[in-house]
Amino acid sequence: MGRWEPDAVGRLQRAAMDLYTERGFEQTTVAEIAARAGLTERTFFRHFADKREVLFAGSASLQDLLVSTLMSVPASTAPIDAVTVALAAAGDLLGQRHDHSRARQAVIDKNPELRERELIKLASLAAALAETLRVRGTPEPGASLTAEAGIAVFKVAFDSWINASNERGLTQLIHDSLDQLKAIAAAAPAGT
Amino acid sequence: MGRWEPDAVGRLQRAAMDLYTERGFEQTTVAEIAARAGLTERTFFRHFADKREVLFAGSASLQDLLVSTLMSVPASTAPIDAVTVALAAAGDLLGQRHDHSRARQAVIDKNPELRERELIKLASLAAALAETLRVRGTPEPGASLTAEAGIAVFKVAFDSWINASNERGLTQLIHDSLDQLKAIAAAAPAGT
DNA sequence: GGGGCAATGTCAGTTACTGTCATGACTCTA
DNA sequence: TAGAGTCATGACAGTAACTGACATTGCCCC
Repeated sequence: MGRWEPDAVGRLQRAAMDLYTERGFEQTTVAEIAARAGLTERTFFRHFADKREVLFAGSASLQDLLVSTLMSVPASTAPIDAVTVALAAAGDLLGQRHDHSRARQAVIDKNPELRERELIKLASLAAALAETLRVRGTPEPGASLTAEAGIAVFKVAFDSWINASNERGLTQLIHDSLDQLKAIAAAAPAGT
Repeated sequence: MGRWEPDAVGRLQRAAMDLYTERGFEQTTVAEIAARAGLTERTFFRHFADKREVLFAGSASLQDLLVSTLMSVPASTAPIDAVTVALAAAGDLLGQRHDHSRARQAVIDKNPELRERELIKLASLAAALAETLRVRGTPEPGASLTAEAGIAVFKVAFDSWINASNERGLTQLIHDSLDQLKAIAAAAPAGT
């Protein structure tokens, strides 16, 4: 396999995913990933900032989808519900690849460094949602709090979707989770 | 400065904090931290798992405080309010060292790797709260969702406390933030 | 067919982090 | 009070992630 084979990024992603699954994240070297993809270590680092990032390439487009969906929700919709619409759209996207999501999550859950990277990606999504809510007219600290709450809803729903053997789709689980949050917050009156 | 000077851990923490503040996290090597503390690089890694962990040593005791406080709240208290009691106790602890918290947060906010570590510590707190809620009788997914929502409340309150020049204490801001969350979740009916 | 651009290769270097063994300091006990 | 044991530290070698500088190769376009 010489130079100029097509889709170097995709080959690196698949090689990394395979090796991380086979022998674990720590036990895999970047040189091994590159070799499997028919490339060199240096080229890996030209396409991905570090060894973890190769698993999170899709997060930028997910963020774009969240932001553009949120912007398209009518201003009359309450912030938490508008955020949920955006999360549901993201859920539709992820929901199409249950097997891949599950395998990827299994790799991530086994390694603290990958967990850290996942968390900062989620925090980035929350920050983007908060910023969009502000543009949309929600003042702070409500914008940040709504965004964080939305991401919490998403986390819980995603976890159910990955781990539970139920038949509900991710989008449905997101709505379930939101209802739960509303029930939780309503259990006692505000200002007590 | 020979061997056996007292409080090696404390000296390393102070040296690290000073150097991270002076020249930034990335521009500081572990060898420099150790040298300033009168120790060697190897000894640094005996006390701290990695270069970031030196800033997060207090997180274990914070988690203990959260869990023990939550366990002591009467079972009749609604989960979200019980969690808030625990967060307020943590707030009391942190609230005593505003200057130190502010300086530390300034360092963390300037570096993505430190942000990642902070996020996984917060996630660990959320997991501990969720586990305690389960022990206390709250079933899943309510336990996780309540814990995540609580941490979101804490994040927003802590951020206000650090960045805003207001005079409200961290504990008060936590209660403010909780009220906000309740208002947000109540803005639209559940199940729509 | 030659010039230029973009992707890749090569190589040397830094630094975080680990394993192993040696050494210095404190403690306990006979 | 000497010696054994223990624990924190030092010394040193090694691995692998990541970076910078420069060379090379394939493709496009004129």
